[in-house]
Amino acid sequence: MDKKTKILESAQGLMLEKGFIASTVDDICEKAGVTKGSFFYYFKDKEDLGKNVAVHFACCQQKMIDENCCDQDEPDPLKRIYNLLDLVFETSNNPQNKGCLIGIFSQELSETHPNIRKVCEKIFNSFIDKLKKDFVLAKEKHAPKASFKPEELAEYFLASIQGSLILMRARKDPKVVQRSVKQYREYVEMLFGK
Amino acid sequence: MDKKTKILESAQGLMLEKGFIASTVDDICEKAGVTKGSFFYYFKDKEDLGKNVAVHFACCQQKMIDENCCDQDEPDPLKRIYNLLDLVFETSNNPQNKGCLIGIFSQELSETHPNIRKVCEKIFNSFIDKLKKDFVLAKEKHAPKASFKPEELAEYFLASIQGSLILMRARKDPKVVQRSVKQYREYVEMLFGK
DNA sequence: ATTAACATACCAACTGGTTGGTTTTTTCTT
DNA sequence: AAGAAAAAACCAACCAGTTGGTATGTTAAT
Repeated sequence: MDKKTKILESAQGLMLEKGFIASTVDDICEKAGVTKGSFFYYFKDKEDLGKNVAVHFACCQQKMIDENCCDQDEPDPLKRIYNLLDLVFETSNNPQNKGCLIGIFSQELSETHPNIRKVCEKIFNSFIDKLKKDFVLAKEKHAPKASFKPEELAEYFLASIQGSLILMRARKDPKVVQRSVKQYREYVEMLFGK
Repeated sequence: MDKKTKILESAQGLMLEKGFIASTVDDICEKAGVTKGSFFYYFKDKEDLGKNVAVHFACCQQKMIDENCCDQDEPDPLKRIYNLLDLVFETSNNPQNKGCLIGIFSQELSETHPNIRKVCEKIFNSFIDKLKKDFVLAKEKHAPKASFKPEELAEYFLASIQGSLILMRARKDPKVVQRSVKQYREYVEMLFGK
């Protein structure tokens, strides 16, 4: 792995634990086995790193989603959605899972680092948009007469997850995420006529 | 207002915007019209302030809930719950509303300030517990045969709100909260047989 | 020889926190 | 009621450590 990626990975790990501000450049460099000179060779400043880490994290997540479920094989959009719920349900159990960096950044930096906020906004929007498209298809196929709005349902999923991650952190209990996913799924199943 | 409360209020305002770490003691003192000497007369250290601000915020919120809806008059537990949803729906529109300090602290400090984390956990738990009690009563009264668990439903409400607040920050759009509340309400209404 | 990729050593600004003192209020004594 | 004593409330100036960031190299490959 090249040094730039090493820095990104180290920053991601630290920031998932302690947030953006509390993760110092020195710590990141030490964890990455790199000196500060190298750090500022690759990144203009800490904010620049922040934007790149956010994108890096989002790409990794999207990759995992594309690989472990959804997209390719499954032709039924509703099943693709359920597959996504299952994936979130399962990965939340994994101790490797430390939450969502985009949520952490949004919460911490929305007022102090407007540029990072914009990156987070785009990432969130593109996630919601992807999910929305499946909800649109699923509605056409399984519940054309239902009154729910696909976009709001997609947005609500993201909100449910992000919120449960906060509760998880407060309680040090990853099961919260599973319970929230379960509730959300119950809701969707009812909307689609269980 | 005495100086200690002034410090608490100033800290609350700043931290709702920029989080705990980015809100410096100096800034808090300046906003409160107090010197650093006074600050450390009232609070052992910044963490001590953090714990107190969290409790202060939680009390204010609970007071608002008790005043503006719920508890006293309304005998129907389900209606009390809907009143709470309405309150959250309405206050989220208010530009004065800057989000939830407990969620912000949980996200930012769960790994670095375990004592503050514990305070947040307690506050969350007591909120969930209050709501749960109404859900238990509501279930007995309106849907005794339903299979949902009151505690999980209460927990899921908190998660929905916290998550929507994150999205609100990322997008600078308070309407997200209203949409999430609407979705949650839809879910609850279905569970109780709309 | 030039350039990309790193490292060393350093700094100015800021951070939370302390010190030693002053003012204001309360309490106690007469 | 008066005044002394003590405690609470408050402040200006300072400090040591840390922070992001820079200036000046060195190395290795093209």
